[in-house]
Amino acid sequence: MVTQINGSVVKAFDILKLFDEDRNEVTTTDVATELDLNFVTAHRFLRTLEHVGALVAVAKGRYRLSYVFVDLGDRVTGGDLLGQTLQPLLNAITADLQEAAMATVFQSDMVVCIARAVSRRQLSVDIRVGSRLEAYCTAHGKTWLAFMSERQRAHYLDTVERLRFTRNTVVERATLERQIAEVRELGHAFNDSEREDGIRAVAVPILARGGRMIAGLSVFGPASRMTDEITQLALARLQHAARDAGGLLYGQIAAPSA
Amino acid sequence: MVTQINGSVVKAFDILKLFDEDRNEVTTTDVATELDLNFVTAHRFLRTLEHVGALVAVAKGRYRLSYVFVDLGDRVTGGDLLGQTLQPLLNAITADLQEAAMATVFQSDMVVCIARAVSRRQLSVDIRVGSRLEAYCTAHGKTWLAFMSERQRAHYLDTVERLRFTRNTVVERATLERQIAEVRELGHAFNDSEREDGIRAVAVPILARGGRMIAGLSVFGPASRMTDEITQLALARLQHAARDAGGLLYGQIAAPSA
DNA sequence: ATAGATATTTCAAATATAGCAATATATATC
DNA sequence: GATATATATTGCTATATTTGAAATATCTAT
Repeated sequence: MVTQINGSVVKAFDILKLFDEDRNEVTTTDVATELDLNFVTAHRFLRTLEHVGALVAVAKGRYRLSYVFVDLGDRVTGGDLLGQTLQPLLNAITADLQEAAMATVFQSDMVVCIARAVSRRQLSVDIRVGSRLEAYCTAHGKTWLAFMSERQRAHYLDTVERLRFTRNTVVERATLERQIAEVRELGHAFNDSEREDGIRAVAVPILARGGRMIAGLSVFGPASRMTDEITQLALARLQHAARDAGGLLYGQIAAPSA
Repeated sequence: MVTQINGSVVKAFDILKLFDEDRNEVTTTDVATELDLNFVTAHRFLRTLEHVGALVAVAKGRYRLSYVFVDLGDRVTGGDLLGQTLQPLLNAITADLQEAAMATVFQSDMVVCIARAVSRRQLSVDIRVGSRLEAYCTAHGKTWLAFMSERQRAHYLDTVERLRFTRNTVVERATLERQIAEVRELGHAFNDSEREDGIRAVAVPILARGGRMIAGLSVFGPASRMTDEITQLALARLQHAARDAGGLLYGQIAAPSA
């Protein structure tokens, strides 16, 4: 027999899970009917969640999530949990493929490296933790642009100065928007010498269960080594790593969906 | 007698509250000693929190918060909860002082209006929900700059093009940094014709319990009406409103500290 | 290999919880 | 304003769940 699980706590979190993107308020009647609880029991659980600061009563019998979850969420994302969590995954990919791998977040309209792995034969990779890259001409960047809100993306494209780094750099907005839509469709992005001549990359998103992009993962290297075959292999490894990341960030009880 | 509160749920949230900025991992022994629980009981609660997806085991007997709290936090901040929550507070301030009031968030290096109240005599206030303002020359903006992370602020000051809108616009970085430090010290910011001639404003931050700035609140109007006396009165009303906002966002069980 | 610390499971006593019933309050209708 | 209905809240108690001692298993340090 396994460890005894506390039923009350399970019910409390079942209530919290009723809140979703389309539902920011929940009533006692909702809880009783959807969780198959006695009305009085539902009432008592809601009052308990209010008591501990998890819910706020907006009217009698109607509740919404408290801002305390923003604080708890900040505790999860503060510090370097994400970089530390993803580093072993990057190490494994680089050990496997002998090409550099990187994890990024999107901050102040730039792609920022939060973890990287470099193989022994790559002594002069120019990326380090903290490095910032433009979004419009990188595989990471196109992934971020694909999965951010439309409003944030429109603002980015309205304001970014799109320099042409190489002959391959896409600067026309319409072309960019088509490429970004394709990345969203495929779930990954490629880069072939857009930011730096002779460098190819493939990137995938790590998505939160709520749909928001948490981080990007990529493999990159010289075009001479990043053949179509290696690139496809790298893509498969990155997709697998993104799923593993979900397990590490959320725990293993529910397989994250890509 | 009041509503029966479920002790198990209270204990579970007591465990979640052990995590703070300086502590992203908690052990079974920690929980047992700090919450005065039997070791077996602590063990069972931690396993239950892991079971519901709230915690992730990083090793045997050691846990951290799951990414599920980022999702719950996103549900709190998604939609327009903040704007809707703050609107009645702004309405009350404007009814009281007969000057315009505004709430903002900071997004993509700009101050963005999420709610505003305008009195009857102000038929031509140029600000509406969604309006974006520069940070370096507005009361709101200086409040945001004062309470954001040092790294984010340095990046903002490194990259923003500081146009001189009026004779009063401060564009020298050293002067700006001194002013921002003073705002952090005082807990509020003033603006006197920096962004637009003849317009004065006073702004305060709304801070999350974790310390992060959630929103800014301000009162603004023509210098001819925004006398020093009215400005001080506005400041007091804004500070009171910021405290009320805490009560609305977190629930009334703990008075928020400004 | 051994000692000590920590984690996990079994079992039963203790107690907190769940739900019925009653009462209070709110809302809709006339 | 009166009435009916729906929802919220409280009192009470039977019982289901939780708690903690004891035993066992596993891990870590020496």
